[in-house]
Amino acid sequence: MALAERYPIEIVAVDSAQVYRGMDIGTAKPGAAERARVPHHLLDLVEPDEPYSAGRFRTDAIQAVAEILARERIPLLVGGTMLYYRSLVAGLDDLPSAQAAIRQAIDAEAAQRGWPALHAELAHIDPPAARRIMPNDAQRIQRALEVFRITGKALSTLQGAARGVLPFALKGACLIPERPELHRAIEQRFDAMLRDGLVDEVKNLKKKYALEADMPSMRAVGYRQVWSLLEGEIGKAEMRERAIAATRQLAKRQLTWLRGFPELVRLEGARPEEAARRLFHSFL
RNA sequence: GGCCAAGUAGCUCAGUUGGUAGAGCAGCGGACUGAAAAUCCGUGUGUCGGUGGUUCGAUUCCGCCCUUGGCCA
Repeated sequence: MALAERYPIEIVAVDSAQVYRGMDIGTAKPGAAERARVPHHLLDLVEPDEPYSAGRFRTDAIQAVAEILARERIPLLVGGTMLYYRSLVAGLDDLPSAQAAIRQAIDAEAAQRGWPALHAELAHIDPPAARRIMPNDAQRIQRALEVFRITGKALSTLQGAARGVLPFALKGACLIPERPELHRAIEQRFDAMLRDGLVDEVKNLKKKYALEADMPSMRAVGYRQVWSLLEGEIGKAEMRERAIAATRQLAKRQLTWLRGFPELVRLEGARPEEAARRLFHSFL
């Protein structure tokens, strides 16, 4: 934050969980004090019972950056939702957005016949997609079938076409921590969230909204495990263990994504903030 | 001190009628186009507590020892 005090920076969150209102502690959302010092964008966009999407993110982020640039300030995109980052740098094809009714219908069929059966169906209408998608990958099978039912076209024929070009250039860097250090930090951070009242936060969300366990917001790391605690499915110690493990797994997946973006400058080892500061200066 | 039970993968445990062992979870690697903090794929050598004995061969049977629980003193 020292950076933001010296330069006219505004932050754009690249984060699929911080878009939900009321999900503050468990998403490590910047607090009021921090947001007073530095303007933040793309936080608190939707209610926890509403959907958000990569497609919406791309639109929202491009608009936020344009507005910041129009103010002659510096946009700084920060966050760990790598699909969202990818949607910016690699673009998104022109695909239809999700339709709840169609997803419900496909879910119902899957409950009857099982996902491998729907995968076989996909193999008829879209062989390349079926080859790429595993027979148990419910989410991707469902998406491919959904796209077909909406457009009448195979998902794979709609992909790989014109890529949206960004109206600005991105310079990127990522922090690569040492694994033992990362695991220690994750554990400490989750314990801090518990002390800050994560369980009560989820309790209040459940009271305020008609939430379901399978909503994207409640599948988020930490929230999902506290949900199980509140439903009486697990005890407090197990909730903590599972949440910490889920966070580690998320971090590992993020690191896998990062290896696939060679354009990113990699900042490894200790003192990441110092490294980030020097890097930022080199970007100016 | 006596009796009983248990000691096997990082954790919880299964198993071997004696031929050196396998699940779940964790960990690790990977995939990733409107749910992505999601979803999915791959990956299991560990003095089978220690030591002596029986045996061609012991993690498995026997003795002793150690540790941890429980019961009795």
